[in-house]
Order: sequence, then C-alpha cells, then structure tokens
Amino acid sequence: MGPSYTLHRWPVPYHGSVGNPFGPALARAFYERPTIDVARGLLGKVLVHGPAAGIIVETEAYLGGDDLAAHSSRGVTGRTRVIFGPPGHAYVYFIYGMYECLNLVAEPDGKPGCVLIRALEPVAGIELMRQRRAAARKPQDLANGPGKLTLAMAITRAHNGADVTRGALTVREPRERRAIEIAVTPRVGITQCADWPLRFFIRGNRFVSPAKPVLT
DNA sequence: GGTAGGATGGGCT
DNA sequence: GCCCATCCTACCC
Repeated sequence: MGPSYTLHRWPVPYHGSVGNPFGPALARAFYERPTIDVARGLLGKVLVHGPAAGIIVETEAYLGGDDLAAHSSRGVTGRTRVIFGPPGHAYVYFIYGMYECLNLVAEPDGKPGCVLIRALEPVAGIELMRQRRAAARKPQDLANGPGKLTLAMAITRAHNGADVTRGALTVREPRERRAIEIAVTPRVGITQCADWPLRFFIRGNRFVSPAKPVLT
C-alpha cells in the first residue's frame, strides 16, 4: 500500500536542468574567514551530494579560543584534527551512538573553527530523501535537524575530511539569490557557553529545526 | 498542540 | 565511567 502521508502534501520534486542545476561551488576563500562570517554566509547556499540537494537554512558557529562548546577546545586529537586543518573541508562526527553531524571547516589552515549545518530546505532528490527518512511525515521534517540532514543527504563519517569545494559533496551558489533576514539565538543542545549567540537561521523559513532557544 | 524517556556507541579523563 | 553539537515513540492534553 501507499505511504502513510498523502502525496499532495509534498512539494513537486525539483528536477533541475540538464547538467548542474546550481551555481558554482564556493571557493576556498569563502571558508578562509572568521567562523561567524562563514556561518552567516552559508545561509541560502546549496548543499549538494549527488542527486540530493538542499538550501542551508540554519547553522551554528563553533569557535576557537575560549569556546568550550567546540570540540576543538580540547586541542588536536584524532577526531578534531580536521577542524585545525585547511578550510573548505567537511568535519563529520558521530553523536549519541546513532547520528552523524556535518560541519564545514572555516578559518585559515592551522586555526580552529567550524560551522555546524543544522537544517536544509530540500530542493532536489526529494524522493530519495523520503526513502532515506522514513520517519519524516512532512517535507519540513526531512532535514530540519543536524542528524536528520545527514541521513537525508547520505552523509557519513566516510566524508570526514572531504574537500567540499569540489567533488560529490559540495556547497554551491543558489540558482537565484533571494533576500533573507538572519535570526540569531544561542546554540542548541550544549551546556558550555550556552548563552553565546552563535546559532543563525533564515527568519520565517519553515525548514529550520524545531529547537526553540530564547530569541536574542 | 505538547513533553518525557529511551536508544546507542565513540571519545576522552 | 561519564559525557554527549540527537531523534523517535508513546502518551497526554
């Protein structure tokens, strides 16, 4: 029988044009900037992995220095090595025994800083995402959380260290630019530096995560 | 509409 | 042994 949701509630899948339906991949210089600038700048860009793609609608900045919520605050380890490396690479880590989260490394080589991708607005490969996210009952539930979006996009720890300026996993300019308003709140699910305003999302977008910290 | 509780395993002290 | 940058289900309005 059919799925438990009704098909008409889903948007028509976006098939794109022949060839690459999006703009060029962001260059390394985009990432080689202060982490907060990168976190804000990624909003509205398009994360692409093979046939699946989504507009980045929510991010969080994890800084170097005294940001104790950042994995890099404990120094270079086997896990955090990538965060200290060159910008424009993926840092993917395993969390809560079940999920994986995608970050993009910022700052010049040698300086820590990364951006957690927290939510996507699916724009291509939506049928594929539905298959990968059987628990999602509505389109906005496909990728509205850091663990959900890695499932929907089939991003795993195998992508840790991958160069996102080229290859199968990239971040690209959108086909058309849209004006957006950026909302800022504290980050979700942390205890250290819990009041730092480092979560950014597109105000009014229905695909942001359901987490609702106090607006600042 | 809402929330409490459990699943599940790697990283690090 | 404790800590998680989470998600889903069940259950209750």
